[in-house]
Amino acid sequence: MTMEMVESQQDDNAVDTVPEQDAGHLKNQPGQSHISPGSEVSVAASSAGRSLAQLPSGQTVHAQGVIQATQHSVIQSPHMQAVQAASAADESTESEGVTDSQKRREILSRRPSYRKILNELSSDAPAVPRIEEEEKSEDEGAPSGISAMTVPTSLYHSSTGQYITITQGGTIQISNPPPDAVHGLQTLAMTNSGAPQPGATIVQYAGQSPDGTQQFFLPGSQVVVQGIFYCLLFFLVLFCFAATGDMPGYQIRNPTTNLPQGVVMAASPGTICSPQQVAEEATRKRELRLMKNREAAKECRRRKKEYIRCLESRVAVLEIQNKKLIEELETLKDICSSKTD
DNA sequence: CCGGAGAGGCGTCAGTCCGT
DNA sequence: ACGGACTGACGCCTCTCCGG
Repeated sequence: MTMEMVESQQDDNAVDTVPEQDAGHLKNQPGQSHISPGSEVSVAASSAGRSLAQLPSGQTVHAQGVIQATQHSVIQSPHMQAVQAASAADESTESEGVTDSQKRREILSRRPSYRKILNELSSDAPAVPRIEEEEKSEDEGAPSGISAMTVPTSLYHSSTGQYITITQGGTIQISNPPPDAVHGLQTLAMTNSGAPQPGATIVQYAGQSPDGTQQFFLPGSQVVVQGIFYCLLFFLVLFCFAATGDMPGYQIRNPTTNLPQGVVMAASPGTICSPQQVAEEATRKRELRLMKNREAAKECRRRKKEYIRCLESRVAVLEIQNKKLIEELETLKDICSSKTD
């Protein structure tokens, strides 16, 4: 792909390139569909303004036609134009006493969420999963309320490429991607009965280690958390198995919270009487808020990366379409010139 | 080997958006 | 109006790469 083509594409289609910094973030990250300039992307049937493109990874992407008057480009949405216009206005109004950071914050804060933007993209490209649908399935895996052991079967795809399934019986299955799916199958079973301490939970690990089934123990006070238990366990499991499949030692970490051990999130309101309890309640609320925000930030970053990947895919498709149109134009020119001669 | 640069992730804060 | 969700910005940390 030559620079000329990229430039012409931008001129013709008003396509913004992915920001340099963000694009750089995606380099050298395994499992991410970064499209290199030399990648082969084939464009198949084109009808009614839609094209089907085959990306190098085998992924097929539907794309709107390049030349469509009514198409609102997500890459350069009206909102982004507003940002650009406002940015230009920044320079002229700098003397008015309002700081740049305040203005920039004001402008950027009105940006539509990545969920919206990506869903708009998804409507154009059915190959891109809608975030709402994804999160719906994830929500099912983390029921609210005091954690009950009967949960619907949920499937998670970890950042390490592993699949984690929570069955209705409370069993967590960890499996690797297809190439070594059988070998990598690991099972976690959670039981409450017969626990060494009342309310405690045993997590049984039936992996491929030569020792066979192993267990580790979670104190009840860390387990009885409103709806967060599965989330905590999920990340616990991730961190336990992410580094090594052999699991030589249980490195039990709790990356999702800085809560002191033993903090019970399901404290019942209405029993506060002393100032100390008021303070404890405030602290508890703050910890809960921080934990939620922590998870929200993670999710937001994940969506942002997905959004950028989506944009990259779209850019690749548009580049191919642009190339095809240029070739078609040249062909038509040749035909016309041969006829006139 | 060591230190600096850059990338990337995380936690937190602050502000906005949006559904109820 | 309110509370939860969302996200940009900031600071910090870790890791990798590269030059000295």
